[in-house]
Amino acid sequence: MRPYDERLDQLLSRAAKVFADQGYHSTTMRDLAAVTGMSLAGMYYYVRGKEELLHRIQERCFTRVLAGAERALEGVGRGHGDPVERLQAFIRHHVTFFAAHMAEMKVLSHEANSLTGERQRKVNAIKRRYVDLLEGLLRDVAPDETAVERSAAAYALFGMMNWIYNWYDPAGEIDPERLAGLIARVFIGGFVDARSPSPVHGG
Amino acid sequence: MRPYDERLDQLLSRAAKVFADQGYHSTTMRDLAAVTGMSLAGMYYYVRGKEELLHRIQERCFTRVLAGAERALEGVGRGHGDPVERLQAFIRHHVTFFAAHMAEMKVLSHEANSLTGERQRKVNAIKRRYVDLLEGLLRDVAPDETAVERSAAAYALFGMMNWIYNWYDPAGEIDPERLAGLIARVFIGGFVDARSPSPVHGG
DNA sequence: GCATAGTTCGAACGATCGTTCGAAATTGTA
DNA sequence: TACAATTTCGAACGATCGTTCGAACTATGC
Repeated sequence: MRPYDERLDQLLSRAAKVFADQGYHSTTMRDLAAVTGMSLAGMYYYVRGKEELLHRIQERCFTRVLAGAERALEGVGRGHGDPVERLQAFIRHHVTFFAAHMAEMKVLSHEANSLTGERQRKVNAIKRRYVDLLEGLLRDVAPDETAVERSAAAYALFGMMNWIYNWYDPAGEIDPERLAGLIARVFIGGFVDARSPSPVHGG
Repeated sequence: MRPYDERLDQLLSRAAKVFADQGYHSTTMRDLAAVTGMSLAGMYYYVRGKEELLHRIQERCFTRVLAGAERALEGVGRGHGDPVERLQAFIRHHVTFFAAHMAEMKVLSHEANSLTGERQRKVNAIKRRYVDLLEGLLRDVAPDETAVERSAAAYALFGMMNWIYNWYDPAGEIDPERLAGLIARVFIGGFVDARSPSPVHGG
């Protein structure tokens, strides 16, 4: 059964690339058949349909991100390391993983609402765990902040990191490590270090 | 306003709401007919087709954002005001405008690549001007930074601000002004103050 | 009344989509 | 070789999409 798994993996990877380029809804099963070299009907031997294709791409990718983040955090002390260093590790892992798997991560970010019913629910469950992971890190790093403000800050950070599929070129002038450093510096410098009590606008 | 223009405006607004909820590609002209109360064929009296509908929504919205930002910057000194204050004004305007026009701004952010050909080009031209506007502000605020790093920082900021369509509820616990303040604080504290320590502002 | 321009819509068209199905081809096993 | 399981695919189906067209309705001026 080894050639079967390889073929399925290749189908998922190439489909992810097309989904990332053209978008999920405007990609046809015929497009995927052309890219994979299979026939239109042949793909249905590996996958129940188009939506399961998207689901398996997202679930596979999201599981890897989550596992990778947890592994990256273990490297800087499970629960007793320096909170700021752990947050840094989380950011660096997310950004470098994103840069290394642009297609899948774009599909994960941009097609977050293209699944329906149970499939949508399953992916959202992983997302919940991932968001909780970051919010836990923010609790350790800014314990005096309100939970609401920490949650907003978490999404602001995710915004910086996930938005890169709209502009970033991993082969361009900025290598992934440097981008991760920039985002980490901005967020940590702005949310953690700069505990300036003065509000932004007069109030 | 003539009844024709009112009807067209209503069509664009309601279509924007449906595009924001369901996505552009999975919205059918029949969906829009149901929401606007018009017949399927009736909409083609106001618009050449589905893509022109998206184009007019995006162009109308983007033009307003750009004009609003320029107006907001005039309020804090055209080219001789405090650079940090002008950046703050830009951020606050973008975020509060986003919160006040969630549907249109989500369509602008999420369907940025759903247009084709000349229409795509036209919207991108406005986007270019808008991005240039922010990069100019960053030049005034961090003149020692490299252009590449400033550009990346600009997109990081846009990421924080545009991502809010994925999570933010303007009627929730965080009002738009507070969200704008949080994002401005994070970005300015992390990108500006962290590398060029200056006296406290805003107090 | 008539004529004109502006506005609406039912009905249908052609195209394209995701999916199915039975058969053909291939591989594995004895 | 023969036979079964696995894998592939041509061809077509039904559904749904964006769009079109000509007729019908409305409002206004004469």
